[in-house]
Amino acid sequence: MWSGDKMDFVGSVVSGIASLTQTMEDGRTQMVGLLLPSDFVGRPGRDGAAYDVVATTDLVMCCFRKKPFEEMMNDTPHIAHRLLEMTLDELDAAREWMLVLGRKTAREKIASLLSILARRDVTLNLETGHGEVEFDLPLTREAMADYLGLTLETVSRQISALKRDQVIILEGKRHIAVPDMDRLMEEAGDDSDGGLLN
Amino acid sequence: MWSGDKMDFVGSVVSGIASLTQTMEDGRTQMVGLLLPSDFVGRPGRDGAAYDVVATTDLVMCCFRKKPFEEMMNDTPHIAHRLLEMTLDELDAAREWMLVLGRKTAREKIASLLSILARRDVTLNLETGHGEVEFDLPLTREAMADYLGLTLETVSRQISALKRDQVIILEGKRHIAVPDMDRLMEEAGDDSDGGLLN
DNA sequence: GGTCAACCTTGACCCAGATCAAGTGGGTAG
DNA sequence: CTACCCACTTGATCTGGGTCAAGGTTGACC
Repeated sequence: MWSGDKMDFVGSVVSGIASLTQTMEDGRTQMVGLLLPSDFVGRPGRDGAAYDVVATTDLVMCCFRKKPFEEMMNDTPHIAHRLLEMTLDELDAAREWMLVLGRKTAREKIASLLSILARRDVTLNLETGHGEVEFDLPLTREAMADYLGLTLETVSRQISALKRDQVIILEGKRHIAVPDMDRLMEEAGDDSDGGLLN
Repeated sequence: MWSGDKMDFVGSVVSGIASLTQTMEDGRTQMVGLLLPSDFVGRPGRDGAAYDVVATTDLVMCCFRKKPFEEMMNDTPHIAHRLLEMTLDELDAAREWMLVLGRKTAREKIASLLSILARRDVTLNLETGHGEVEFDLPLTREAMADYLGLTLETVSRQISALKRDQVIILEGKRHIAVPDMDRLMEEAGDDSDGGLLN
């Protein structure tokens, strides 16, 4: 779905991953959101998509026509409240990402992205012990570059470097094992606890 | 107000400008939001501030204790609805800024910031004609650098360059006149219309 | 099996912006 | 009037990541 397309539904991701992307006239693109399962798509009270939305894996979504959804939202304050919560969470995520884009080095950017993906998969996937996690990358090198504000070459080089330094272990090009999550978080330059308030 | 401080009120800016900033342990900082008059501060259902909040000019805010505000929000769906609107707008702004941070050059970043400030002041301030606007910078070079993910030296150099190229006219260090808004928008690399959907 | 197209890696080189270092101007405290 | 400070400018140099270019892998299709 392309920015500007009219979109007469809203929905939420059931499974798979999609990306929200902005593009400049000259072709430079920046991913502005990663849609993971449970994330909401579309804005009540707007006719068109504001961003390009692209599925990066097979994707299942649960959609509602916009009209009835808006009526439902007016009737049941609980829905509106929940939607506000989710929007505030997305805003926090966007702001965290602004720090990544504005101030982190290429290596830290990669580590930050891997942390996010790893933390997400800890809850859903194979956790193999104390600090160890493994998962499959749902993104191509190019998609990662778009998310991180880098080129795909730099992404490739930094992943190779993290592998060389034993921060991650690659099996094939897409499967990643993290022997020590604390180490990865450190490389990401994050406050070690990652503690969100509330 | 510092990130992590407990904050038992919410509020909105009446006049003046404040900034939301994130800081890494090693001191790198990134501004993640600019609070202009009418913007909302604080998150219902969170105890502490998630970011550093700093007034960059004299500032007047209109504040509410959090408890009564949350009750009011539950009672009057209109408030919740309005808050959702504002949060979605902030999310859009944050995402627009992600494109600026991730993909624009230093010159484009400066032009983007000036566009935002100029557009804001067109409505509130001295408009002098068709495409001409002037206003005072409410930010130091350092604050601009924090917003744009640059150093203050680069900000200074690019402002000098825009002045040399007649895109802007400086009077003193803080007062800026834009003879041709379209030209500025072009320098910012924005789609010429700047057209938001909806 | 061979071919083709994605996707990824690696190397060599370059440049925008960071870093380090003076220096300027204007406001204010003494 | 002088001294000092703060915000800013400008120059010289360095470097992380971009750019350009050449392979390598894998899988699908013929």
